[in-house]
Amino acid sequence: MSDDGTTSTDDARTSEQLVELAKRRGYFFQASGAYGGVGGFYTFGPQGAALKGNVEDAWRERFAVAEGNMEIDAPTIMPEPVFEASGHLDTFDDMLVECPDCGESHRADHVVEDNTEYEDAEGLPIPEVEEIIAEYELVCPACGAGLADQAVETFNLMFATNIGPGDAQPGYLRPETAQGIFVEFPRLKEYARNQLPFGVTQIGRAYRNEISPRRSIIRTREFTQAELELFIDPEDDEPDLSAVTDVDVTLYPASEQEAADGGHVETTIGDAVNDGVLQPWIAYYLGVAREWYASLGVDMDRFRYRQHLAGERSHYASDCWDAEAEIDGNWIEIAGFSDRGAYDLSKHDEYSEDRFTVFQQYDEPRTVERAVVDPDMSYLGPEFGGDAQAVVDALETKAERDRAAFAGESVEIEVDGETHEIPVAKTGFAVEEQTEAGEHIVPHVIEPSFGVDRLVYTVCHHAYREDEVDGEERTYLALEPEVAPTFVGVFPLQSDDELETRARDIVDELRAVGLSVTYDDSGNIGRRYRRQDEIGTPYCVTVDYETVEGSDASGDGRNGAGGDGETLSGTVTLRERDSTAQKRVAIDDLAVTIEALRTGELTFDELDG
RNA sequence: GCGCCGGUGGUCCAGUGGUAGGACAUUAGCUUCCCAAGCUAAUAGCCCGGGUUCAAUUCCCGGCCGGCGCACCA
Repeated sequence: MSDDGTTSTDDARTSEQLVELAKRRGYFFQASGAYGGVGGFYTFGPQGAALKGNVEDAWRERFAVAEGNMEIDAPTIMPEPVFEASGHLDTFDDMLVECPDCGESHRADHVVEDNTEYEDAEGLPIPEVEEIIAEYELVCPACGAGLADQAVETFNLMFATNIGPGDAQPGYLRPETAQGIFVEFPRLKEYARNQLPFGVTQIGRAYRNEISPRRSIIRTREFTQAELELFIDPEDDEPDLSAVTDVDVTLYPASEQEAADGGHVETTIGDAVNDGVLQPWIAYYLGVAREWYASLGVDMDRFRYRQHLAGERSHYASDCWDAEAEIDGNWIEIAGFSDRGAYDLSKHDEYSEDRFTVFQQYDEPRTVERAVVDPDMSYLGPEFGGDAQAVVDALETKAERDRAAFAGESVEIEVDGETHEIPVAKTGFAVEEQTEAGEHIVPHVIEPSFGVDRLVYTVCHHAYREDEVDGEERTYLALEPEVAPTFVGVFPLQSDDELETRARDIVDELRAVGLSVTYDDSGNIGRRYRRQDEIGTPYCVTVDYETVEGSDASGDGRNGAGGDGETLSGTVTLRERDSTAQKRVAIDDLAVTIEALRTGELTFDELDG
């Protein structure tokens, strides 16, 4: 393990085995296979759907319920204006230019920015970019061939669709669940009774028309996000870090990434905040998330938080840390913790008809002097016609900024580049004392955003084990009980009506208390254990002849046991997946015992028997 | 989107210009019974479209899909 090659080879092998296992056992597989399959779309099979559901439940429990946040479920399709406002339409259209010689595609705007004085080529229209490339005789960054006369094409990473018949109302599949929350902010703030801070969560699908989907379910075109948008008052709200201050974290800050000899920093949330490495709100969620990830079985030796470099941040983020898990020797992003600032709400406030602000009352009402105008419209209307409203706006602005201008007989304002003189008497100018109870502020947004599919993959990958039991190779998934798709398997030791009946009774009893149970009487007992090992079922119950001994004849085998303290009548074996150890448990205690194992109140080692 | 490699039962693979075989898995029966045992049987496959050919799963072209590398990942 001393050289990296060995490690990554082992890891890559694990991935191959895992993908094969996932297909064979029903975790996940490529969708629409009957029609040749389509890139970047996966179906979660019976095991995978259950596992994913368990992960989502665990997330909901921790990030919605335990934090007192509210969950919503918004549409996956939203109309075009939403994405004009969010900035996704602009930043989603990548300009690509293909080299005629070597065939490589490059971002046309990057080629322009790197080789000319243009700094924001992304905002230029395509024909202009093509002209610039021709004019500057720009060449392919890879091979040096001329790019003049090559068509610049846009590649849109959002899935477009039409809402209703025709193409009058274009819509898009959301590229992140977040927009569904931001767009509904004006109503959501009412549900929060206009009190900051408050958080809104959503678990749902998002869509990105990736150029190149890769690595199984790591990079797909349709995926599930679990996002929390926390709305805060940037002036006043501070997180309570007491619960996370001692949480150990491995950090990889931007400064370390840029340093020649930079590396991971082992610290605690509290220290990182004190050292100024982390800002408090992001720190809080990094702490919460680390413990949560650990509880789901993510290997903390293959887990870190990496800060985005300035150049890789999204258009909306002022700071971002990713949670990364090591898979195949590579670090993959499994969550992003962004400070989105006021970006999204400001944009929607500007682009929509609604108000995306929260009214914050002052502790004490404030009295302020304010210069206002109350223009005489019977004068301005006839004088300026259709421009009258613009004149009013200009007067209001002038009064706010330069009340001295109203000191004389007339005031000068500028509308559309033209200067006008307005008699002050017609403006209704006055300085008034106004009482203000508070102000409208645009909340800032802290966003922990989790990739559910990638987490499912990570949990499986980090749980993948191979060992030997009695000289036989064994593959198993050491999944945490909380996420395991099936919690217990129940088997009759061998084909026998009495054993099978008893086993089926036990299945019913365990299902009745809400456990996920599977029954299997096919093949010998060892084979059945291996089947459950492979899908990560934590426990198996086996009914044998000792279980049913005496229960038929006496009819009360469970009650007195006839004074024979050694009898195993009425007991079953309970086998633990990871150790393959077995203990005998009374059927009467079985449901309670297994339930306690599931919740973690009891460990297998603590069991008698 | 480009390059390299690949695509054969559920899974993993072998093979062939005359439509295929193994292993594992699955199902049933017998047997055994607490860790992938044995026997018998059954189910099940050549990615799609064109071309060449009497005949294509095989050769050629294109497409689709996958892995890896490049680019991309807002």
